[in-house]
Amino acid sequence: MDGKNIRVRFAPSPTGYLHVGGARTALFNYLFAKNTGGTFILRIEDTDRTRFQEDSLKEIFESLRWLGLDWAEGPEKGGNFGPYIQSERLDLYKKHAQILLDRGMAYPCFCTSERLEQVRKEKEARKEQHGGYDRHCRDMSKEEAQKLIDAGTPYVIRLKAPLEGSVSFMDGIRGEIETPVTMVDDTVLMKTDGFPTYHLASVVDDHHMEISHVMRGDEWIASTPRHVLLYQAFGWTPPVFAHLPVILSPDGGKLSKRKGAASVMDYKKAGYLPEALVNFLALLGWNPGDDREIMPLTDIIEAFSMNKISAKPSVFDEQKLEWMNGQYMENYDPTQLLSELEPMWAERGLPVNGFDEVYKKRVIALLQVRSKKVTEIAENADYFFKDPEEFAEQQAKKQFKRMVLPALEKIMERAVGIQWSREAADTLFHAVADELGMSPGKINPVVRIALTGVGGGPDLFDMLDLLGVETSMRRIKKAHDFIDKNVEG
RNA sequence: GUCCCCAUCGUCUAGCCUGGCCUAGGACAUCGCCCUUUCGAGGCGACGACUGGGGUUCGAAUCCCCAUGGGGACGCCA
Repeated sequence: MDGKNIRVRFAPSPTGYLHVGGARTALFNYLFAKNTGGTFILRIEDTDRTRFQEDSLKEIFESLRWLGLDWAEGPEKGGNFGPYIQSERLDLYKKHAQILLDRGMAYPCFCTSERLEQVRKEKEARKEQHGGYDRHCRDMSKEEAQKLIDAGTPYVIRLKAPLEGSVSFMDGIRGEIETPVTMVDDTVLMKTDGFPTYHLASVVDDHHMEISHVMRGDEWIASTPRHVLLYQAFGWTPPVFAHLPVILSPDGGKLSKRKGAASVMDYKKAGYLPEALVNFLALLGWNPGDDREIMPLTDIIEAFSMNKISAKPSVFDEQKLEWMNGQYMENYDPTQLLSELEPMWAERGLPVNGFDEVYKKRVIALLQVRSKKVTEIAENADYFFKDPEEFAEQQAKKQFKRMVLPALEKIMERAVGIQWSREAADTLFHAVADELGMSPGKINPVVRIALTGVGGGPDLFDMLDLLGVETSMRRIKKAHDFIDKNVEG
């Protein structure tokens, strides 16, 4: 495809946080743009003043940027097709509503919401085929309408939809979709408050911003015919549409906040890496055509194509996300992890300020390979910053035996004054075990518990090395005394 | 209710367009075993699916129809 002309947009409305479904839509648009050498545009659809939320914009920008989906045109960026916030484009919509009015393809409607509600109820009671407006004001004379307008009667502007025939459009994922026009009622274009509806605004903007492909959630499929009708009324060529299937929660319903963390920023807080989330989201409803799963963004971009997008809704499997995150954790840059971890450690009340950056990064290096989430590093690093206060009961019961006491004593004796290192510790421990005729399997687990208070964790000698001889021996002494005091024969 | 969309292991999916290479491949999860004197990672293996019924065809997961199931839409919300 000719990249020069490919222009796609992600068009969220600022009514709350960015959830993973929206993020996936943004991602697919981004991938398509990058793959074709096109332009990824961000546009804010804030035409509903009642649902607008002040913090929402900030949150959306932050989420997108955290994911690495920066836009080439849009708010805070500018571009030749701005402004990119719909509430700043009201004149454009008004002008276009007027064009349709002048052409007799739209008309003012004075029906109150109460009457509309009434009509809806009656239709429902009669089990009529399809809901929608009964076109009450459609044939009102121009004079009569003008009189009402002059009298200050509130009104909306509706599209005069054709009464027979059918509309069809090309869906990039599903193929052609055809709808009988009887399913399309006279859509409201301009609301009483002077703001456009989504339908008018998105069509006008997509046209003026020269959007070539509209990739959006598939809840829009049913409204697309009315969009096509609008393009026809204006005499414009519609873009290619591609409706992305929804993301479902594990129990089948639509993914929502109640069913786990649905917002992008919640995933950040939960310890996920943006690269992993992006990789995971890319594979929800799309695949590269081969068996690759762990794919850096550049590879995803390169492999991306619209016709590999599935039309089937998919379930958001957090377990798989976790696995994938673990894959990214293993090789992640410790410096970056550190900046995430600092506040988390501080929150746990750990005296991290007493340790230098090199030390902290070594802690991270030891833990990142065995953690699936950033938060796991935060939770399992306590003993690198302070002595364990107690010993895990089960492990202690199993390993703390009086027979290891001499070994611990010998280790402490010999450790004095030696040049400490991982190898030195290793040598020392084996020598002691040898001399006493004991298996290291009896001694090492005890030292592990002494050092960390728990049963699992990094390699024992790596920890001995990092912790240093002084701290290590202090902890061994503590465990030694504990055993001496509490363990019988 | 009406209209639209969708349908392969529990989950994400390959295969479907252009029928035969499919005794249906991979991944997550689960369960074994190996490795590692810990945990995790890793290796090996097991379990596990073409929603059902009719066609078309020498042959169907693949094409057609119907049924069923799931999802969406039917707002002066997007």
